[in-house]
This record gives sequence, structure tokens and C-alpha cells, in this order.
Amino acid sequence: MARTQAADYEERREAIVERAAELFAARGFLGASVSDIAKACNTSKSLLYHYYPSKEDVLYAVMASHIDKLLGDVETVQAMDATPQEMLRKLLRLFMHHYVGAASRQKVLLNDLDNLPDDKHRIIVGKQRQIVDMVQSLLTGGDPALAKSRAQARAKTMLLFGMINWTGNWYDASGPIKPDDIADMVYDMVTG
Amino acid sequence: MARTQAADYEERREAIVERAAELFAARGFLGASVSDIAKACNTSKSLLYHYYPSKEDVLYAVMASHIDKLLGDVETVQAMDATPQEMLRKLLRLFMHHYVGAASRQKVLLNDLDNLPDDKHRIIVGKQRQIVDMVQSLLTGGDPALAKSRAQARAKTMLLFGMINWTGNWYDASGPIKPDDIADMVYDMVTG
DNA sequence: CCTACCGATCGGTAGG
DNA sequence: CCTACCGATCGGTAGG
Repeated sequence: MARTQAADYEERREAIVERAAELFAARGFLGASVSDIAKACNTSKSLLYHYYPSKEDVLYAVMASHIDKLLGDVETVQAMDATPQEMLRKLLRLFMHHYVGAASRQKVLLNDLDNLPDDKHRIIVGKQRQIVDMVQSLLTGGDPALAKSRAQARAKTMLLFGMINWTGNWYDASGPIKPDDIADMVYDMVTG
Repeated sequence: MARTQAADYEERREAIVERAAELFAARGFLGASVSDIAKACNTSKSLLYHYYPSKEDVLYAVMASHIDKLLGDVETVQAMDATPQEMLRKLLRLFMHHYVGAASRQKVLLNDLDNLPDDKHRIIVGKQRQIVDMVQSLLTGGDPALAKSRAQARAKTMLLFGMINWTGNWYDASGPIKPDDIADMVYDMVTG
């Protein structure tokens, strides 16, 4: 009995996070109310507060689950035996797949980070920095000219993230361009 | 007397827009209250409603004033007698100057577009499309290979906008990289 | 009779 | 697990 409930508990927590991610992505964290989330989950506000202590904790769950997958991509690439260029291309493809596969969570991560309380904000920002640093080291490792100027290397890295982070605003899954195509276009532009 | 008041009226309207832009940029449209804006202007909420009929009209004023400057950049470049490449490089430099010089308004334009009512939303989106189309035509005009595939050209254009639109999240005016440097880095990446 | 402007409060809804 | 609520604050407007 207890085990069945525990299994159900985790399923409901994940269902709440998924519905919340969709609503936060569509209306913003402040624009989507706790009642909205409850309705989307076919439950009551009170039930929602049984699974998460606050609206901000739901937001954190949305962001943490997503960024941990991106950190998993970083670890996958770090375990490769390959050149920086090959690792960068692979990492960009993995990122784009997660960006597209979890578009709502990715949008929430980019738009509503400042709505997290300070302690949770710091955790997410720290993980973002790990990801950015990994990309920057692959970029400078493959291009010795970049290693000379730290500011230039950071700028190029952030231009790269601009390209992939903005895809949520225009990417159309039903079009001819696929996630791998975008990853390769970005790769060619930053290495060409 | 009447002329003095009219002049004051326009000054106050502009001051409200500037303060609102800063607050919307810092907290988001929903996170900044009308009371907050009034406080930042050292006036009352009632006075604010004397100058703008609603909070949404203030948001529209923030966005419209900014995007009209970007459209002015497009017109400046259209009046040039130069190659598509030279026009694109010039346009990117003009954009980056306005992005940096009006960072709050640019951030609001990118983050809070969906908080506009439908009619005003359509106006801003229409102007954005003009800007995107201009950049795309300069990009394909300078690169015949791109003209072959519409989807590829649109993708490259949006990757370009990703780079410059994301700069608000990392650009540091006190660092060694200047707006022209970013514009030229972007230019080199999309044409190289 | 107009405008510019204030302190106080409206009806509803937010997160909890 | 729900209905019924709270203290506070929301965008917007009243009288004067």
C-alpha cells in the first residue's frame, strides 16, 4: 500500500512540473497562477501545495530537472575521446535535442530565472556557468587565437549561446530544418 | 502659459516611459506595479493615469519608441549606396548601439511582448518582421547560396538575431568589447 | 467651466 | 482532498 502511494506520489510530482512548465512558458511565472496549474492538473490548489511547499518550488523543479539534463550532456561529451571540435559539435547536437524536446522548460529557464529566491537562483546560475565554461573551453581549445583574449573568447561563447537559446522563438518542428541542422549551422559559424 | 504646460506634458510622458522601461526590465511587466512606477516618478498613481490610460499603454509606449528607432536604422541603411555586405555591417553596428543605449527598452521588447493587447501586439510584431526581412534580404543578397533555400536563409537570419538579442544578458559596457566589436564579430560569423 | 492633480478607496483576484 | 476563506495587493477610478 505504502509503495503504491509512493510511486503515485512521484508520478504526480512530475505531472505537476510538466503542466506548470507549459503554463509558465505560455504566460510567464507571474502570469500563471497556482489555480491555473491546479486546474491544468485536474486537482485543487490545496493538493498542489501537498506536493510542493510554494509556487517558487515548482518553478525550481521545472528549471532544475531541465538543467540537470544539459549537465548530463556535458558529462557525456567530457567522457569522449575526441578533439575539442568533435566534442563541441556533439555537445551542440545534444543541447539542441534537449532544447527542442523540452521547449517549455527551456523557455522557462531563460525567461523566469529572476523569479527564483536567492538560494535557488544561485544553484541554477552555478550550473549554467558550468555549461558555459565547458563550451568556452571547447571553443578556445579548438581555436588557439581565441585563447589569447579572454574577453573575446567569452564574447564568442555568449554569441554562440545567443544563437541556440533564441531558437525557442522561431524553431518550427514541422519545417525542413532539424535540431542537428541547427547545431551544425552554429558549429560552422563559430569554427569557420 | 498653455504652451509651457504642453511642453511639460510631453516631458512628463517621456519621463514616465523611461522609468517604466527600467522597472519592467528589472522585474517584468507583471512584476512591476503601477504604484512602483508612480513611486519611481515621484508622483501618484492618479497622475500616471492622467498621462496614460492604462498600464498596457505605458508598455506599448516603451516598445514603440524603441522599435521605431530600430526601423530608423533600417531606413538609414536602405538609403545607402553600397553592397549588401556593407549595408549589413552598418545595420548591425547601428542596432548594437541602440541595443546598448536603450538596454532596458530592448529587454522589455524581448521579454514582455506577449503582455500587450492583441491590437498593439500586432503592430509591434509587424515592425519586427520588417526588421527581420530587411536583415534577411541583406544576408541572402550577399550570399547567393542562401537564396536557394528559404528555410536555410530564415534559419541563418534568426541565428543572427539570436546573437545580438542575447547580448543584453552578458554585455558589459565597462569591458574591453564595444558595440562595434560585437557587430563586427556577428558580421564575420554570418558572412565568413 | 476647464485642466491638472491629490488622498482615499473601488471591485476583484493574487498566493497561501 | 475539498470548500471556504485570510491579509495584501492588484489595476484602475471615485469625489472634490
